[in-house]
Amino acid sequence: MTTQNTSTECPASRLLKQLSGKWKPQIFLQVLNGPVRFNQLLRDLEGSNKQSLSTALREMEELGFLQRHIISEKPLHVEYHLSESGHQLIPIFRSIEDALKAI
Amino acid sequence: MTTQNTSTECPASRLLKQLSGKWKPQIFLQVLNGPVRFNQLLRDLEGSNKQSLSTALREMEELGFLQRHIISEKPLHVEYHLSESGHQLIPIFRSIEDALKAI
DNA sequence: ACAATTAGTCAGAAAATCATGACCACCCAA
DNA sequence: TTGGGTGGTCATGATTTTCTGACTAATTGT
Repeated sequence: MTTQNTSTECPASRLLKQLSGKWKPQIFLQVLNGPVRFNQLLRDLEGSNKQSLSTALREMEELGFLQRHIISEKPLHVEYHLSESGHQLIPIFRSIEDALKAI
Repeated sequence: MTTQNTSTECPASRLLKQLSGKWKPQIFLQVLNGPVRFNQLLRDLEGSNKQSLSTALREMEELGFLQRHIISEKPLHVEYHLSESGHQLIPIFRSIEDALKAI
């Protein structure tokens, strides 16, 4: 997560790096279908682990793509929602999927 | 460059990973303006090094995004061109730049 | 003949990313 | 009161990615 390039900075590379962790695209995909919970994600993403998911979720939250809501109801849990900025990323994934069809 | 996820595979994550090395986006940007030569790239991308560029170029070529041409002329050199598949990636970078404006 | 430019490779080190297992605190039900 | 579910943190280790410096080899310039 380090970036320091000056002269030749590519506008896309920062965002590209922010989206490209091992679990972030899959988290993104899950949260598109509605709010996501930590342990549910841990079960759904096979091969994942607490630490990596925790880090990925925190980074995506810090970048403003996800919002973390503490739900003080029934079983007292946490929900991660796609934020407004997060919604702006949807066309990127769309265009990636379009490119895949053309390649 | 390892991918093995089964169930929850996100279609975008493979391509996202292929585009997201430290130098690949900048190489892509350069090669958009026409063919690119190795040492010129090394000079243009400040902070880069032979090894990383060599690896990135080879991977991008193996993925079919770049074509390596040996030019048997004047100073006998190599040119990297954007391939047909490579052109299919342009909308991805476009949508990333669009997202950046909106975020 | 000597230096520079072309385009790399190779071994090894450093840095970044990802995974493992132990642990924590809270809540709820049996 | 003990066991499971909630959502994590922490230290450590393994793996992947990136960088460094030495080296090669052909070609061209002085």
